[in-house]
Amino acid sequence: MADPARPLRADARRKREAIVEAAKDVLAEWGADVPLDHVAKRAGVGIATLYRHFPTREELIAGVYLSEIDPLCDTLDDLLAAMPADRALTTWMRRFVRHVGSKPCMPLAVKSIIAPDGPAVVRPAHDRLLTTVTHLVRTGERAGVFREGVVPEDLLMAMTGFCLASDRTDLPDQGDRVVLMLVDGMRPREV
Amino acid sequence: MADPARPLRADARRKREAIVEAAKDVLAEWGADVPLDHVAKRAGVGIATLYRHFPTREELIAGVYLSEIDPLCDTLDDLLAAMPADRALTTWMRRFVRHVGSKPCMPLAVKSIIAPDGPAVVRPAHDRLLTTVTHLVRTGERAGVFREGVVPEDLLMAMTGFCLASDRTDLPDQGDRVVLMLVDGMRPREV
DNA sequence: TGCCAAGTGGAGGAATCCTCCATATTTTAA
DNA sequence: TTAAAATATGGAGGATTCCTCCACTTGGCA
Repeated sequence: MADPARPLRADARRKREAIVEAAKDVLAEWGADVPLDHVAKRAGVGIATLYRHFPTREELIAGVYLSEIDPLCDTLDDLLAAMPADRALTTWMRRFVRHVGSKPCMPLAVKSIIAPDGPAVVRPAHDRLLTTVTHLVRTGERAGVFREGVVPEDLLMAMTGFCLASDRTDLPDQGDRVVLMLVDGMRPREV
Repeated sequence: MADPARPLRADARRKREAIVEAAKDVLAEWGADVPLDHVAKRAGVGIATLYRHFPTREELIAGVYLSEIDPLCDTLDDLLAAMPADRALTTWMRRFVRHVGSKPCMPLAVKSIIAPDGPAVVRPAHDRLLTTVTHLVRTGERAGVFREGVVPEDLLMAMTGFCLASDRTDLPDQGDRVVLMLVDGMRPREV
């Protein structure tokens, strides 16, 4: 790990993936506070190896759910092709909230991912997410269905926060309603 | 602690208050993960006493910030007397978000407080908060500035979530914007 | 093939958790 | 007022978890 840009050695990459895979199971089963040697054990890896790849619990949790971001963002084009921007944003945000809220540790992971100063590993996911929301918002602005000046980060923060706070109580109805409020709150105000 | 309804013995009440006072300082200084014996030490109390009064960390943290809820809710009448319901709700929500977001562990405490199945100690604060928001929402509904059927719990969840996710980054501007979106999202839709 | 940078495992000291129970204090009632 | 009963206390200590350190192993390159 001298040069952060150098690709991992083949065995190291394999172990890293094993850790992520194991952590996915163990986090789902035990929650975010699971002892990290459970993860190491299940991955068939020494505890030091786990710590080398993921120096903090936060980075491990973020690492586990990183791969869930892209598929979510991939739906963007289809949505925009199929419906007007306001409905597209609503639909996308509802999917986001449902999906993020559906796994016990995922809101925590997404919190790291959207944080402006999160760990370096989450950077690509951070950018992807922000780009996606920004695109939806700007498209709606240009179409006149949203007022100008809405800050995409605000939406990400509000959605992620909702998932953090609700801990899967009442979902998905409550999530749907909150998303609706946020999106309706972006429409132009008839003065 | 046999009968939960029986009032505490005088010395026990004094120690409980000392614990809350100490925890307030220590949590602010060290964050939510502070070792609990630091709290006990600062309160001049044995660790067992702390555990007897607050069996879980969650209950301790909630207990510390319980007393901040009432003052916030006390402003309700003045607000409603001074301005229309939509502005009153906006103002109140902004105060809430600013205040809850201003202390490192308070969002966590409020998460317990608003949870539908939180610990028993938080019940009065829970009810007070819900009553306050409900009153603001219903007043606006009757005045026709909000559409019907807005669920007050949704607002509490969204505000608390925002505080949890944002960790005091960007506050207070971002908080103000998110509150505005939520409140505007409650207005009647001109179809 | 042999070298070395990169990667590994797990022992073990330090920190923290949380229960248990002998002791101390308050309250009650006679 | 006093003594018994009810309540509350402190901190020792076993169990758990954290996380670093370093002697050893392995993959990649010349």
